[in-house]
Amino acid sequence: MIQYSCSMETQNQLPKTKRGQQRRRDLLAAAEHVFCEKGFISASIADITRQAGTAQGTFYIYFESKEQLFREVMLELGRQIRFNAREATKGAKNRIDAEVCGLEAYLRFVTERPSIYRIVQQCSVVDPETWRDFYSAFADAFGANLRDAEKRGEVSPGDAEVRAWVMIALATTLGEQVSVGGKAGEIDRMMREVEAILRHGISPVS
Amino acid sequence: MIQYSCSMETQNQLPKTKRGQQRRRDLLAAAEHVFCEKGFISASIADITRQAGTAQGTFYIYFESKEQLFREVMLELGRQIRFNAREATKGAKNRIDAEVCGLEAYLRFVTERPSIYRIVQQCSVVDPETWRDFYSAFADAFGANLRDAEKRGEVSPGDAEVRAWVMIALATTLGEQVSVGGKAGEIDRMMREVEAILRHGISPVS
DNA sequence: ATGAAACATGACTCATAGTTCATGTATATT
DNA sequence: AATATACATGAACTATGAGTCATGTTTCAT
Repeated sequence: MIQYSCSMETQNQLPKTKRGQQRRRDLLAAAEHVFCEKGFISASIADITRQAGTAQGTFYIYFESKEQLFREVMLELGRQIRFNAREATKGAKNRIDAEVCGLEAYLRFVTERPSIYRIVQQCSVVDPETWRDFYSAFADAFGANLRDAEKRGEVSPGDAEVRAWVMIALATTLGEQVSVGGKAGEIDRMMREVEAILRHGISPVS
Repeated sequence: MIQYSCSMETQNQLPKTKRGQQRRRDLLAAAEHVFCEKGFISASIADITRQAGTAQGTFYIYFESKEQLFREVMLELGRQIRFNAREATKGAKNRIDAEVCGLEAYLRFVTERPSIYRIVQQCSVVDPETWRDFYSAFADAFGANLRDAEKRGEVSPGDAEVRAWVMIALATTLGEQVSVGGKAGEIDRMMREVEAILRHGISPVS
């Protein structure tokens, strides 16, 4: 199962005992599972505590509300996605290679953990602010990387910010296809075409 | 306000009187408004009927449930988007031009009617099946167009299906940015870069 | 005009699920 | 071992909102 770190938001203290810390992690893991299965709307606190093996009241020792719980799950997923991306692009020789293998790593990641996709997807509806922050963080990172790459001549001159959003577009939409759209087997094929588009576009003469 | 046609799903009959048809359209328009403002989850039937200027009971004369109402709103939006796209790409000389000006038209469309974006976005969470159908319809259309274009030599040989999803990725993610991300003023800039990527990619030598 | 069908109403019912709390148990420190 | 603090419990409280229905009004074909 997923290892949850114990970040907190505002009000609730971090648990002080080992047991408390474990319980909190149990609840976060259970929440990820239940939010993915039933969706935020129909996931009840009762479902989550049942999955975590605790009483309902226990929930409120660690979280203010269902919404705060969701935010924490999102923060954790963001951390994991960024970690995964950092690892995957470590050995890349240039920006285009890095983008290609970062995207592929992301697609493989969400294949293994469809809950990532499902929950991020729900975020826009459940908590628009967190969702904006989530994507802005990625857009900023992509943008900075692409600007640097442009200076180094690794990509053609262009609008790094728009390019960043294009990369996010590919990650989210293709990620959706492989994680919940049943296209997990077609990652190779997707990547082949995406790489070609990134390198040369789709103009006829090439 | 938006003109709603009066498609129906299964159980409820179409209204037989002028008044009934108007009421149904009122409710659909009100629903679009309220779903956009408050989101599906927190939009109550009471909110919708209040917005429509009717009693709560009236709702159930025309719709089975909140979910069915949502589906109908979605179907209508799909119709409008397709109509808009068809009109916009009528005069295009080749496929790349058509894709570029279709995308631009879409971005302008969702700028004028952010509710389109917001509601489609909620669909994946509210009603995954409708949402799959919605995007599959677009993917099929994009795919067919791109395959034909390839035969005519208007685009380079490649994987039309993946290309279709790339186009959908651009439309959804950039559509999100302009409609709810406050980037409505940057459509020109986006389109310039997207066109460049579609034509030549981002490789340095060009 | 008139009767029948269609539509409108809003107070009411009922189920769901978020949240609280008084009481009880574990943990950790002395 | 003792005591304080942290944590656990689940029944009970409460709010909300979906859906119903008996009664009234409008529409429309004849």
